[in-house]
Parts: sequence; C-alpha cells; structure tokens
Amino acid sequence: MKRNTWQREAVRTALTTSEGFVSAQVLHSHLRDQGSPIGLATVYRALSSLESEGEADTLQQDGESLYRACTPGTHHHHLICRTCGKTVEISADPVESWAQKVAAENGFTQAEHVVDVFGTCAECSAALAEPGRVV
Amino acid sequence: MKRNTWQREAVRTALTTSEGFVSAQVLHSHLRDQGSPIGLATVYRALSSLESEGEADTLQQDGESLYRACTPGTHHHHLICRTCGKTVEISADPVESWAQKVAAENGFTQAEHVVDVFGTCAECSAALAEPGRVV
DNA sequence: GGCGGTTTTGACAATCATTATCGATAAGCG
DNA sequence: CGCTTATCGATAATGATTGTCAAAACCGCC
Repeated sequence: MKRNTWQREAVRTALTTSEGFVSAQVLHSHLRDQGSPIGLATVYRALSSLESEGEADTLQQDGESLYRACTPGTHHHHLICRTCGKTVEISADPVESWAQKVAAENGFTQAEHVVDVFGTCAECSAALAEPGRVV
Repeated sequence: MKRNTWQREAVRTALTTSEGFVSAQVLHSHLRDQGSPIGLATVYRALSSLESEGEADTLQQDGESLYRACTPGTHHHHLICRTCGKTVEISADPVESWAQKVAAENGFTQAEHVVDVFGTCAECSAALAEPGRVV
C-alpha cells in the first residue's frame, strides 16, 4: 500500500517552488535550510517516485540528475536557459509525429524520445552582450 | 602541441568498429581483450578528446556516458535500440527549424538541442514478442 | 483510542563512473 | 642524438547515487 508522508509532500512542495531544474542534493539543502530534518536518501527516493508517477521531469547533466515539477500526465518538453536555468515548458506536436514516423520507417517500435532545447534567454543574452556591464 | 599516439588511434578504431553506443568502461575492456595494454584513464581522455573534436557523439544514460563514432562535422541525431544498442543516424531537418523557431519565440538565443529517439528495433521486437523463444 | 502488519524513514556504508595526481615514458623537433 | 614537454598509466580521490537495516510512522480495523 502507498502511504502519505509529510516527507513526500515536502519534496513535492520544494520541487514546485523551485524555479528551474534542481539536483537532488540542492533540493535537500533547501529543505534543510527551511528546517526540515529530512534525510538525503529520502529526497532521492521521493524524487524518483515523483518521476515515475509523472509529476516530475528529469534530465541528466554532468553526471547528475536534475528534476523539475511539471503538470502531471501531460507529455511535453523543455526550453532551458543554460545561464540562469529558467525553464519553459513547450509542446512539440510536430516533433512527436516526426519521431514516430522516423522510428516506424526504420522498423523500430515503442518509440520514446528525448527532446530538450538549451539556449540563452533574453535577459541573459542582453547581459552577456554588454561588455561594459559586468554583473 | 598535439601529439599522435597509438593509444588515441586505438580508441578511435575501437569506437569505429563498435556497433552502437558504448561506455568508456566497455570500450576499455574490448581494447584489453584485443591485447592492448591501454589504461582506463587514457580511454576516458581519448574519448572526451574525440568528442570535442567532433569525431564522436555522446549521450548520458543511467548516469554513465556512452560514446559513438560519427561522421565528423555533420549535425545529426540518433535512433537507438534500447535492447541491442543498434544505432541509426537520422537527419532531423524539421526538428532543427522547429527548435530554432521555438527558441526564438521565447526570446532565447544560441539554441542547441538534444534529440534522441529510443525504441525497440525490428529484430528485438520480434524476439520479445515470442515468449516461447528464449534467447 | 489502541493494535498489528507493513511501509517508509534516515544514518551510514557501499558502489560505481569519472577525474585528479604524479612520476615515468615517449613524441616531435632541432 | 638529446631536449622539452605532452601524454600515459596505476592508483587514489571524488562525488553522486543506491543499498542496508533497525527504528519510527502510517493505515485500516477493532
């Protein structure tokens, strides 16, 4: 049976209030800063649980897993600022059908795909374009 | 100055003759099996070197990096069998333009993207569909 | 409210890929 | 051939993640 613990809620909340993608370690630190005595292992477990339930998205970067809360049940992708980490959820219908078509043409079944777009958001672009204005 | 060592050549060759994506560890084992006394650290160095020179593609899976030789200089994506690891290079022109458009619409610049399609290839689909025929 | 069976937690150890270290080796050049 | 220095390789170090297991928390039920 699946149980309802305040720890799982705490992780879900912390994830929801985070701006972009966060690592398990960072999320754990945040929770500790807020006074939660939650354990690191529990954060890892809660995150993978949330992921398999479709309440969180994940991506790998530099050999660590980053997580982000997202609308449950919907399939979508992300546009991520590589400087400030801001994340925009994007729908990618044309890509969905393209992926299915390509897979089918090569005899592949059960196609899944990983699609993420990294870029520099307007603010960060502006900041980087101004040589005189150091942050 | 950049030097030419047989070790780098060995890694490049081993990568080229591999079927799909391979991990650094596996590649190292293969080289050892073939009689090379090459060191593990060297394989890692050679692989990241090849990657930054555009002679190899890389992707992260389960917290480990997988590499594959690919045509230098060309931009493309992969269709990967999640069972046998077979890899097909695919061009994704519609996705390229879609990614650029989406990035631009959200004010993002310098857009890069990660696009990989995982599936089960025809052979593996057939194998899995036959409960009686265990491999 | 109290009880029992089970799940979950949490501190810590273990694991595993990758990276750093550093003396030894050998590539390229004159 | 000898020198300079990039590269190698064995091993230690790192760091994220997972396993372990006793103690505590949760839930349905009485």
